[in-house]
Amino acid sequence: MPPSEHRYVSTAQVAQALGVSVTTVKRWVDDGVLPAHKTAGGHRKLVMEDVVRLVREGNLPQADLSQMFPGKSAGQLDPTVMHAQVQAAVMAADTDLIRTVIHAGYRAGIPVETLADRVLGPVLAELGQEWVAGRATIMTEHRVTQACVSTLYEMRAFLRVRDGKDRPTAVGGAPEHDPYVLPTLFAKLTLLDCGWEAINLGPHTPVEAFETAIEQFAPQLIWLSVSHVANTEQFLTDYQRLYKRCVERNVAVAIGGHALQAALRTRMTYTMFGDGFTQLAAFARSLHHRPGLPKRGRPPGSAKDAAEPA
Amino acid sequence: MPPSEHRYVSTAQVAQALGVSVTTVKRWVDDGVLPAHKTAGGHRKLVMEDVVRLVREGNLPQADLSQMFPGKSAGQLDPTVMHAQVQAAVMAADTDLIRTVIHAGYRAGIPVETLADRVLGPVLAELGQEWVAGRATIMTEHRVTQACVSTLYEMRAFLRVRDGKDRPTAVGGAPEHDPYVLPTLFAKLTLLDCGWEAINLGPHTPVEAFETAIEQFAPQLIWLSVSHVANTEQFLTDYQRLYKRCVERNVAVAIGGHALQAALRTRMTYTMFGDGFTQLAAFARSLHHRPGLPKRGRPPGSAKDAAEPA
DNA sequence: TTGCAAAACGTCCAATACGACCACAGCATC
DNA sequence: GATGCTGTGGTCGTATTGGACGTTTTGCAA
Repeated sequence: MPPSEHRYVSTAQVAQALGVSVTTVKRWVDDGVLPAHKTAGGHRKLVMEDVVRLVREGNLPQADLSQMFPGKSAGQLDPTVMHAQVQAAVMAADTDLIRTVIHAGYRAGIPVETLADRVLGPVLAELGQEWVAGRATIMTEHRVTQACVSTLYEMRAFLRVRDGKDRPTAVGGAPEHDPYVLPTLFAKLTLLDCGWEAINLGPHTPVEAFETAIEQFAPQLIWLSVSHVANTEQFLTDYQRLYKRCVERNVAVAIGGHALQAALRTRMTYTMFGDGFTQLAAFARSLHHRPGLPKRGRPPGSAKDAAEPA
Repeated sequence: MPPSEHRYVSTAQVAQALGVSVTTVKRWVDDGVLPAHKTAGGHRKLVMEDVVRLVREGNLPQADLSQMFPGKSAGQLDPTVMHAQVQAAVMAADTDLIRTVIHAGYRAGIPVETLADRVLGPVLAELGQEWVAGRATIMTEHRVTQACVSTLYEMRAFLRVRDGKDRPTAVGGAPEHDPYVLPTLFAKLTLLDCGWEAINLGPHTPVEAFETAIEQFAPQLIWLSVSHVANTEQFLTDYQRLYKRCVERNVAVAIGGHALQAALRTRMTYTMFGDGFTQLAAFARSLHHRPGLPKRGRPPGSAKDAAEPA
């Protein structure tokens, strides 16, 4: 939600959302696992973003963060259901609903790449088909795209603050003459969600910019999201030049995008090609496996009875 | 600002800023946790500085301290100073610092149009010159642009909250073949800040999309941000078609952008042209003078304060 | 000046968050 | 296999919180 609304949540809410007991939440706060403020009377005030971050980073038991967001919708949190919801929102031109559904899914711990590949991607593709069939307008397409961009940038705000120690760096963008903002933004968020430092150079980025970035940031990974190729030969020439530079610097190259048809791919060399962001995420994780949080104590089904106050 | 003049805030403001209830703030004041003066009638007047200091010293919650800086006085934040700060941040390629400075300015009450015209606009223009002069890279330009876009979308999240009823509607974007995201995004934020409902169709928007939007949303205003014109004659033809439609529907047309040179403007008809977003804001306000905040009851601190410590 | 409605006040009380304590489940070590 | 350690979850008495309510203050507008 907007930063000023219902910013704080109580320990009980967090406990229910995280599937742990209130006692544990309190201890985590006192131990510094969860950051929190305290009122003058000693009540803990937790910030939603911190909780979301903890849930998404370390996999906590049965996290259902939708309970902390009493807003509308928040129905089932399955990519298929979400796809239908977003689809309906698009058809009704309800940009706010798009945002609500996507954020709900994100908070519920659905990976960014899943949101991209199974929810927003298909919806946008179908919107394009509707336009071709005359059942949707360019205006709707533009408006929905703007709503998506806005939603994703809001999610980026959530992803920002994680501690950045020894995080691998990735640089990416869309090639020159490719104006599409959304795919490369999704790539950035996917990598952020994987624990990377991701520098997005945006659409219409010439090779020189990539080269400068390689020199300056020494990334482990370059991503290139290709949604539109104006001149095939020029694109290939530019790409091979970039690839050569990446090989020299020992930088992995991940490419993707609808414009990379098989015929085009056969003429390219690359470290990895992905039909979607799920593959990108898997590849990124293979390059840099983030250590998880070890869990001890009493995870499995424990004493649940004796809690019947009637 | 005069050093003796304290800024008083009400319990409600403090409550919102601290993320606690008004009742709690009252109790804290009575218990001495928060210092406050009292009016002759018993209303508490808290000094902003004290609240901020205590919040920082202790670990009191701080939902949104900017609530206490309603922007009456810009404080030490001056657009000129901010320009220098952002300029330095750009040269250091510190995208986080850009974001911090812009947000600080926004929260200090500097209007969005001022941020656009006097801070970010000049910085980006100078960055372009630096690039021409070979002292900056395309990569930097792309990266800074992405940082600005991201920052603006974050500000949009803040601006969304003011949900007024009967807000006038505006629709806008950049014309076909114009790929620039930033100017039309600034226009949207400016209008939001003026109390409008602003629908941004984004860059590269064909005339048909504008026409559809006019039919569907019946806006009072259309904005067109023109940063790049591929084909002058085609642009003029498209524009005149759009303008004609707007006249039919009694929609005001505001145009702007660096690509609209005088020679081009003379061949166009429009309701308003602006060299910057300040003009757009003034024009928007002239079209729809926001009722503002009548505040008949009790505006915070002003006039005679019978602040006599009991 | 007077009227007025928004905003702040004081008070009460249910809801709930706190700390402290103990019992118990895994894991590691002996 | 016995033992200790760490972390979790439940309970209980106490304290804080925040919403509701009717009353009072306050500054703008008539």
